[in-house]
Amino acid sequence: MEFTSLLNTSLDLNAKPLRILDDRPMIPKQEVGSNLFELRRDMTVKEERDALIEELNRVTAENKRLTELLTVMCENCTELRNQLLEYTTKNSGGDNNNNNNNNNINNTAASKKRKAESSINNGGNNNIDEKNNNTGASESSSSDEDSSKKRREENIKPKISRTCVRTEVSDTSLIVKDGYQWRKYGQKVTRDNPSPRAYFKCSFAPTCPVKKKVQRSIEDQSIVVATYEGEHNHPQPSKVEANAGSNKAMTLGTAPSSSSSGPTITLDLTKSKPSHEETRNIRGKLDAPELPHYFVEQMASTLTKDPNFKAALAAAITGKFLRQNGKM
DNA sequence: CGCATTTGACCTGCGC
DNA sequence: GCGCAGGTCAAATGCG
Repeated sequence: MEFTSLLNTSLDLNAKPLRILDDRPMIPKQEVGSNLFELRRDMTVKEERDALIEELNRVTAENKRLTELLTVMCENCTELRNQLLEYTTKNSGGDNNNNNNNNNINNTAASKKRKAESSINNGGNNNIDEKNNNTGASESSSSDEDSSKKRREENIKPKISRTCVRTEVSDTSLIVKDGYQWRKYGQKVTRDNPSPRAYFKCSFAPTCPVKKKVQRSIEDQSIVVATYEGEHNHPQPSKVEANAGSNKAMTLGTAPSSSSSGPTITLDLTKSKPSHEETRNIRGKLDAPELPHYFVEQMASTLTKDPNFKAALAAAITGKFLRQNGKM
């Protein structure tokens, strides 16, 4: 894929700010006659209007280009996913004959997690390499059931990461402030550590699978160890609040560990009426599996709750209507 | 009254 | 099969 060639996301929408008024040459007052001044004012208004129209055309073109870019990226993503799916099914096809013996794969999450955790402890590595988790299929050299079971378990192993936070020893709340909203659903005293372990679920999005275990370090009681399982499928709540004020773009969230930002959706208010093809494209993008339903719901609720967005939208729409009426 | 937290009961896997 | 340990559930409780 040649993403690099496509990713010229210059976004220089305001690269040419309106400087018409500033760029106008200063005219000495004493040289300007009244008639001449009127004429010149008409001229500058005309020039200004032309420049505005030109600017509008430029922004429209830029917007169109970005929309096309987004479409291409979505297509490439879908294609990649299909390829991965194809590859996975091709490699796991040999195991299908043994499926009768593999019904236990749908074990409870608890046991899988325990296995995962023990493997971490044995490895002595706090952070599981994401690459290992994302390998859709590993080498298909071994054919026995145990190895295939192991492979499957590795594939569904959630991403686990650990964070150490220094707190007051007297503070027994076991709260780690990481910017997300957590709901405590359990607490347990474990055998290897006298301090209790608290269990949290991410409560920001109902569908978010991320869990967190928090326990004081056995060596240093002032250190709280938080173990995260899974990846957030929503933006960080604090960032959402921060973004709520700006109406420039709505950024879809990703996991906190991933540095890349999500796709940006542009509301094209400069076009009078989207073509049928474009409408279909937009609908297709919204219905596409790569943009999960809860994202759309969250976006909708966030946008409708945001008074700034409403005001900006209303202003944009009324401005557009006024412009259209002005042309008639 | 609604929501979050607490806490004992229960479930499941693992080792013996 | 049994006991242990970790993880989860859900009723009870507390708080704003």
